[in-house]
Amino acid sequence: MPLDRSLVSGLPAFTGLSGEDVDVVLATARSSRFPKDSEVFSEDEEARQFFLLLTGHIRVVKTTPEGEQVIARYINEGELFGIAVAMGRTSYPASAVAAVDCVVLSWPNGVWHDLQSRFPGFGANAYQTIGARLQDTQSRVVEMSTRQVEQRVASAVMRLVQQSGRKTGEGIEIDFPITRQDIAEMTGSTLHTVSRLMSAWEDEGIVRSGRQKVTVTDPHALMLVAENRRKR
Amino acid sequence: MPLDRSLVSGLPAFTGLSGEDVDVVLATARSSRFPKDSEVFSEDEEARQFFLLLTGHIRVVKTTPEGEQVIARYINEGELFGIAVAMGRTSYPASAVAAVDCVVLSWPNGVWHDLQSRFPGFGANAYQTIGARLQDTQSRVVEMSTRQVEQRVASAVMRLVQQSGRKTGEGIEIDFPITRQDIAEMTGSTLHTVSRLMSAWEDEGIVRSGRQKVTVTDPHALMLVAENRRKR
DNA sequence: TAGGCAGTTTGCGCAAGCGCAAACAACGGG
DNA sequence: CCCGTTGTTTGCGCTTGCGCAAACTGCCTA
Repeated sequence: MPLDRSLVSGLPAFTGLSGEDVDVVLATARSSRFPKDSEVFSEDEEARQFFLLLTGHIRVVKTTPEGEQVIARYINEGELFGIAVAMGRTSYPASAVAAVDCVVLSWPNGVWHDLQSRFPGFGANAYQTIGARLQDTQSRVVEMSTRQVEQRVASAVMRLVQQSGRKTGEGIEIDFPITRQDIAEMTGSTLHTVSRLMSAWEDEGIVRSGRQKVTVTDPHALMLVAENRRKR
Repeated sequence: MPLDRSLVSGLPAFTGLSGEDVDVVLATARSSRFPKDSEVFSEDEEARQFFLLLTGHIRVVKTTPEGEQVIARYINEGELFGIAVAMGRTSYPASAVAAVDCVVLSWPNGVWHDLQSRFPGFGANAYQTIGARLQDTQSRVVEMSTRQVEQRVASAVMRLVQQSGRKTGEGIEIDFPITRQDIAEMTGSTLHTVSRLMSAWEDEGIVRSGRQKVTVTDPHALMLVAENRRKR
């Protein structure tokens, strides 16, 4: 059964396409469900498809030869991912794991060339996505080179809250389960250090957090921590 | 005067293009010389052109609000750079500085769209370059998260030697001037630590180095250091 | 409802590597 | 050829944040 265009209307990847064009693009896609903690694709696996996340959150992870994991990024709803084909790569450079139950659109790589030449806007969006990710990653390198751990963790939490925050009575909550270990793997730190920092922030009334939950109650204060301008 | 196609024959950016096609692409390009330490473009400057490095070496640098610098990468001969336009960006995300006297081709951004649609191979090369840089940068994040300073510095020197090495009587030399400070800015370290490491390696007979010069005399041993497998 | 598992907290000690300071060496311009 | 500038080396002390260990807690399942 064909996918309904209302699924993707308003998504950046489809802006500038007419309704019929959207149908054409969707005609080659299929949608699938990935339960929490399942892998959409795996690092170094041959890339056969590219993806768009309809609902949920996906964690992109690289693993070192020694078995240490580093979280490259989280994918938010409406974003393309696994677009190895757009970079001329034949394998995925990282694994993609569903952080919660997810719904995903996928296209066989074979249709990429045709789609991007018939619908330049679709290709341009992908290239822009890649460019934005390159900038993000560069910024992360700068951050890791020049800021200390507390500032990096604060920045990471701020980013998560901005991209995937959900307002609650207490403040803004990261709307998928995330562990201290996850935050450590995003910031080049350890779960112990992250735990200590979060406890300290909780004492200061900046965050409230529990098992796999983080709620920022005072974003402004956390911003100051990230910029190392907190007046203790 | 038109540029000669022999300037760029054999470069990845032009593979798959006929001689006449190469001439068409070159027709919109102009070549310029940048003396050592001059800026080709500057961070946050509006992007008006994209570039290809014909000869020399270029350092891509990001500067933090606090004035600390981080070297994002070195551009080697034959590589595209400053291709903000291919990522849909309107400004350069970093500065590009000539590490030695350089010769550079440049195109106005306006011709990008036309070139990439008329010569898909030219566009594909650019997208592949961007993809490769994204992977490099991701790897750097992983490295900074999981390896300690000595291993990171060793890896950085190995990479420089592999990409820009020149054989000499003593070993393989990085063929452009590079300071301890530069290496520190590539690895998220300090010039003092880099200096100490290099002195130690010199004592072990792994490198020979002097003012703005690094020669690796025992690449295999340096590899072992990078992998933390050195048997002290 | 008990037990186990996954995630979190916290204390303690330590070491990697940074910051500061000072001296030194090579290069290049006047 | 000399002097100033730029880059390098090295010593010393200290702080950041990691490693290890152990206890704790909330949640899920049998």
